[in-house]
Amino acid sequence: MKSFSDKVRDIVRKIPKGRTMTYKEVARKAGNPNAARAVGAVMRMNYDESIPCHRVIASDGGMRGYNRGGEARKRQRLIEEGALRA
DNA sequence: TAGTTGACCGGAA
DNA sequence: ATTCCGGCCAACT
Repeated sequence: MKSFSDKVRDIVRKIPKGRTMTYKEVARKAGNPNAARAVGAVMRMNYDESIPCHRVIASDGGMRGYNRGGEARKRQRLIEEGALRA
């Protein structure tokens, strides 16, 4: 049995390029539709480049924080991938 | 075991 | 549209 955080990491890693997922969506796929907060907690603790955490955004389409680069960098990256304002 | 914290979400003012 | 408040979950102390 994989832990919730493990599922979240796996799901986020499976997010295709040019596509963004909200914390709530990821939480729902992880098995807990209301665990959006826990998803954010996992992202904060996780520092793996293999996980496109920048493709995970808030339900408002904005971002609350980022580990490296900053929010502006994250948004820029999404636009560059065509996931935002394509 | 219990209390606190935080990359959240939805509704109300 | 912006700001405030309560609620859910997992991890940390």
